[in-house]
Amino acid sequence: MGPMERQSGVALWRQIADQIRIAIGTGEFDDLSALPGEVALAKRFSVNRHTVRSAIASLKKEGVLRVEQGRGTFIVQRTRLRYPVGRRTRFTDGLADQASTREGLLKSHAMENANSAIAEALELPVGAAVIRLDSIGTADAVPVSRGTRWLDAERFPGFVNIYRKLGSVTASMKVFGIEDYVRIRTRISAHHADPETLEDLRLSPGAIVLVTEAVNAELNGRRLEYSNTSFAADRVEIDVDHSIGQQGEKEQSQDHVAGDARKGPAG
Amino acid sequence: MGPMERQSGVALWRQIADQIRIAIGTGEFDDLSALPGEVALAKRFSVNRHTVRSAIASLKKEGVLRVEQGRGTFIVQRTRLRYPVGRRTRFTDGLADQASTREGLLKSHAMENANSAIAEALELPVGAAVIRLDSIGTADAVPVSRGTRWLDAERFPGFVNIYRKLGSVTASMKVFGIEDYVRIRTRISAHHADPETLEDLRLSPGAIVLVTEAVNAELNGRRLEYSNTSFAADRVEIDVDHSIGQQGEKEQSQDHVAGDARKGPAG
DNA sequence: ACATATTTGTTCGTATGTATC
DNA sequence: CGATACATACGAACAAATATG
Repeated sequence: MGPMERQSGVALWRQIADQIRIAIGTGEFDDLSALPGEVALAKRFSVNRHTVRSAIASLKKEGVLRVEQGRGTFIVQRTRLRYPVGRRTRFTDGLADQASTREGLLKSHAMENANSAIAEALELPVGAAVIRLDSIGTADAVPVSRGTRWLDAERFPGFVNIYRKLGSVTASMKVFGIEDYVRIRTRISAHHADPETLEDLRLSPGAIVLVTEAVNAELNGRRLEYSNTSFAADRVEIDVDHSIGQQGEKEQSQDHVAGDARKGPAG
Repeated sequence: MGPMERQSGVALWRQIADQIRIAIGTGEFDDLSALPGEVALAKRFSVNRHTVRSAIASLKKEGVLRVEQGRGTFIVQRTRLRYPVGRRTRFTDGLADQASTREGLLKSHAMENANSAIAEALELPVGAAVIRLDSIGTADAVPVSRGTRWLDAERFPGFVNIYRKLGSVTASMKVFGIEDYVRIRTRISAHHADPETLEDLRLSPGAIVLVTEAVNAELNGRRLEYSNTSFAADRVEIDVDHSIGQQGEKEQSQDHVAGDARKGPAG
């Protein structure tokens, strides 16, 4: 094991917290969900026991660990939401069978002029009027995504009101005569979350977001929507399906269930 | 703008360095002209000028910024490598037109018994003999990925020696009579890098990796290969192509060019 | 009930790093 | 460049809860 780096701008306890999180993710502590004791962890990471304790305290606050005096430290089981991405991706449906309550809260909207990235994606001239919708996605009362989408304003007049009423992009598009659409491409990257996203997704500094930049189009290839969505990386993973069949979202269902986001354990 | 958080285990100067990196990524600063001055940045982030200086010093060491005495601070242009993922993804070919030199260095290999994840992916019984290959991917002399792949040992006897000779998975598979194969699924997540990956990819603590977990199969659906690859998130982004045509890798070519990884600018 | 080992929880002190002024 | 306040990290010791035999 490589030693933790010092003077890197990231506190030792936080580096260790990250390592423990990873180790949990890879199933390294599979035995009965109990972690090694503080002294053992301190030895493993070559740090003082207090430093390990700080790391554990942080993970406890995040809801990853649960500590019981005299007994030990335990992993709070929480399955990562699996967000399916494929040719027939529908955002709202995607998490349907994984979370008991999901919601797409429209946070704000505006009229804008397309910058080069938006223009290219929607195949519009730069400066064209576009509708911008900002929303936050929630599963089981936990925010999981924060996204912005842009649509051609000329093509979808009054989209905002319709969307507000119907609560679904797919349904709103039907009003404009679009019966079907497909995902053309999805670009995926990962970054540290910016302060605004940090707040919206209730994350702590240094947290990671998975960013998807997607383009949806009609079956004939005409661009419909360009979106940019940030997912809390510790709560979501992306599942790309490359099959070419006529399968709908059903095939992407998994036997996974969203974890019950336990909060405030007996502490 | 949200204020930087204190007592978070991440030093202010590092949080600011991350924010500047993000701002550069989103094109917030004009690529060619200088960054705002230290005092302006200090005001923007509500911190002392010295703290901004530490952040800039760090980014300078990373090769993101270049400082010229009396003139200002400038962005060192570096395009993110775009790694295409689709039904017909071939790893070695993927970055072909983006980097002038690319390499898949075989780091180590071993015989293993399949754990549940590997067994499920390859549709083998748990405990079946599998070949494990660890390699590091390099583009323009910069490490960009670190991956492990597993193959059915019974099906590919002596694969390691053939792969060592040919240097390509696609070519090696041909030796075993496999003319064509397709990507079935790709699962994507993001984490902090573990110490070993940190070292292999020459990253600093707190760095992010994009992890792809992929399954390749023959056209008839028979599983061939299961892989788990970590990409340095600040050097790579993933481009998912959902098209169903017969297009090969050619269509995924982009007009992007790998940045010249400038090192050690005039300090 | 008892002693003992193990585990987490707390309180001192001290040194160094970080951030401001 | 200091001077100051606070966060981080270490070390030692002790207290409290739990598990074992």
